[in-house]
Amino acid sequence: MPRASQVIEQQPAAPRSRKGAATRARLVESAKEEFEDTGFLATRISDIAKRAGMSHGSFYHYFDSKEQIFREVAEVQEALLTAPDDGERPDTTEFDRILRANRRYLDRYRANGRIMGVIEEVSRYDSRVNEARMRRQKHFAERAEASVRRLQEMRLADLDIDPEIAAVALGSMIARFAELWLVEDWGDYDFDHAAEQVSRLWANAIGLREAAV
Amino acid sequence: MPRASQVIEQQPAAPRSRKGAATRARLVESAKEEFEDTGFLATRISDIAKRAGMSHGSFYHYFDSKEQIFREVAEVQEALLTAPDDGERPDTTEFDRILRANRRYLDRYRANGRIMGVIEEVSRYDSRVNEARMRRQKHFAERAEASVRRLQEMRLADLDIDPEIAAVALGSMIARFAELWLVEDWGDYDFDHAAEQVSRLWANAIGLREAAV
Amino acid sequence: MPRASQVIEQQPAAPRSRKGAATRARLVESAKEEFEDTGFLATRISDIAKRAGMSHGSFYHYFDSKEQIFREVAEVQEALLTAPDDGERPDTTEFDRILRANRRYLDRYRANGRIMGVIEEVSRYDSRVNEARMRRQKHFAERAEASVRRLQEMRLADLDIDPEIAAVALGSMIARFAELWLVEDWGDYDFDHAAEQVSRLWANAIGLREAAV
Amino acid sequence: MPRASQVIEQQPAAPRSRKGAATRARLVESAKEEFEDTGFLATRISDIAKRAGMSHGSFYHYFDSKEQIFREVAEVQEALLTAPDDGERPDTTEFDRILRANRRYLDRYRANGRIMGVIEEVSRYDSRVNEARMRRQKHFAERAEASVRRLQEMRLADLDIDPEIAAVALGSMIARFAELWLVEDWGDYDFDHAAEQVSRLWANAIGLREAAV
DNA sequence: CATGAATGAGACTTCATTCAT
DNA sequence: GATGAATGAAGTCTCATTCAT
Repeated sequence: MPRASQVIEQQPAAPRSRKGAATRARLVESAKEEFEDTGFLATRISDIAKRAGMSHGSFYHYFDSKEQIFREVAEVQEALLTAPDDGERPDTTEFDRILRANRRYLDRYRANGRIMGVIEEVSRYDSRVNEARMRRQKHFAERAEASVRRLQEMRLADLDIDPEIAAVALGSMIARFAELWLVEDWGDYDFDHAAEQVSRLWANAIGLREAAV
Repeated sequence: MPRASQVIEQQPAAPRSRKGAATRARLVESAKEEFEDTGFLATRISDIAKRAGMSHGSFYHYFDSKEQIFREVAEVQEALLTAPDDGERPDTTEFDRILRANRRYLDRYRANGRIMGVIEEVSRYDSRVNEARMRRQKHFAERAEASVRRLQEMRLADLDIDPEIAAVALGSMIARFAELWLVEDWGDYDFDHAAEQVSRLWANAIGLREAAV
Repeated sequence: MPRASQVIEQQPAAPRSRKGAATRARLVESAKEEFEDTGFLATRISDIAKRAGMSHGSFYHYFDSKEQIFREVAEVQEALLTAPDDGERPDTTEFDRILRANRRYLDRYRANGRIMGVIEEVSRYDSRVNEARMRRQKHFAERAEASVRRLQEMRLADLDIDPEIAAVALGSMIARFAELWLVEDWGDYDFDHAAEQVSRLWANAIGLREAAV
Repeated sequence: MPRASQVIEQQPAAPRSRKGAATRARLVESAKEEFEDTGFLATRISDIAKRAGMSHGSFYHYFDSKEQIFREVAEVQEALLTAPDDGERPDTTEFDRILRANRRYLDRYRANGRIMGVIEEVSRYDSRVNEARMRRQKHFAERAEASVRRLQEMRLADLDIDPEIAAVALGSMIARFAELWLVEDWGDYDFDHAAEQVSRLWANAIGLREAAV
């Protein structure tokens, strides 16, 4: 996770003792909870420190500002979301591949829905957080674009589709749908059904013609 | 637009003189510009007043707070975005209908990209603004859902598609794509091409089979 | 006094009403007293405001910082010290001229001894205040140098004296003597006697040979 | 130097081991450098400790505060400045005596210009440091006063001169001239020339009539 | 002796909001 | 209506100092 180290370089100092490392971790954990409960703006440094059971002065041993600790929280979340699948069961069909990727995204988003909502919020006024969010988007867009091109080459997808735009638009569809559904409580859909439906939309959209894998 | 009147009712007082009404309008205009330039959080009441050429004390004759004036700015934008099409040329095909709706949305979004970005920002921490945004989303989702159902009944769209989820997901696709493209400067696409592509994705997604209208 | 206007330009804003101007003047006055009583470092913004009978928030309508208001206080003092003599009685001798200048300096220094001490203090860590102090020094040094050169040309002063160094050194003598005597309470000298003595030292130092003026 | 021992008595503890003494010396050295680079106020305890290669906690084994370690640095400087001349070559003339004393002062001041500037700064708000500075001044004033009296008795100096005031004023002249020249970078004078000139001013000021020694 | 984690007093600063004129 | 002076709550941040390990 190279980004995290970038961030850490700008921080006051890496903790030098085991106790310090534990305290720092405690702060990150408390910050995440506090942000989830209160939102970014309403959270005060002293709230984070208090939740971690220490004085607000101690906060400044480990972080320079609320923005900085938030970036670290956000980096972790973004990394979680884009982490590769571990259990590599072979996909039987192309549709399965799409479905599995979407289920994974939605599942991970659901597990961290509240903090994801706050990341959306903060990314609007913290360019660093926005960059991390854009990297996530880019990550998925690149994979989707490659996938579309591959299918087009195999004549399993419409050649009329612009892979670049399709990748952005469909990635947007999943990302925003996840946000509306899991953060904004838009509707109360069954997980399996919703995942199947958005995957079906995706597959249809690119004109997927199935073939055995 | 019943909500706008709700908001206005809570304001200090409707301006009674012609001059007062002009001053009020000047404030709204200045607020929009200031929000576009500086973002919501960084904008101060006195910035808005100064841009409108008056003292910040005067601001309070017309509005109670920054949130309130922003809501008014946002309401106008939301109304613009969901306003009905005026020139009602008949669509020749179902795809045309989809394309025309998407073009209209993207075109209007593009014309107000900067303030739309700020609305996204504020909707994260002002529930009233978020409600307005959700109403917009709802507006489009309902129309889309009705459209899908109609096409399904006419056997021009896949019956496997869940109209409700499709409407949310495809609405999300357009909304987020617009934001990425026109606010976040994601890519430099040709307008006609982009509109055509997302419309094609949409049509494909619901399995549109064309038939003469 | 061109410097004062320079300083004012960087301040929040010139007061726009008569009342505001009065308040601002009150702040400057209170600041001077507070600095005299407490020294620069120990003085808090809120002390100044409280002494002026207002809340500390009001301070920030007129000044950005403690440094800034101090600079204004200091500018006034420096200007007082270097202001030209008004009552222009003709000097009867060259020694009289020297004596009168030194008396004037010491007299003015004495009248503002406490704040002069604080200016000395602050000039050590505020370059702007130091510049003002150096301008004062320069002012006197230039006049002294011109005076020495004139006397040398008239053969009323030693030609071996380097006018530039003499000017700095003798100016330093008066400035530091004033500080030790009137701020540091070094000794309890009679004013007339002390002024006469340092003037005699000055005259001797440059080898003044008297001639009727 | 009895005062230094006074100071030392108040410190946490005299180091008991050789290593401790070395560490302590390292702190004093680092403190001096840090003060020279950053000034007194801007220097933090942790800066000094870091420069000395230790944790800031360790600082408190040796000193109670920043003021205290500064006093020790200052004491050393003051002692250096007032230390007696070692090589005692006999002066051939009275002027030589004055010149030699002034050269010695200026030379020593020049060698430690930066820390001397900081001492001037701190003496404005630390009475103990100011006392040490005043002791220096006193030291030179007493010697100068004795010298003037001796010369007056020998009829080699003007009897009209008040030895006490002359001593303070001329000592001030040298001290301030040194500061302006060597700390404030007032002018770029040749050392020999400057020393000769201020000595000439001094000698003239007291009306020195030369006589072989 | 040495470390560095933890504390908290203490000041600064911003700006929305009120209100007398 | 308009002005801008005045207020003060609220939060930020620093860093000297203590102390358990």
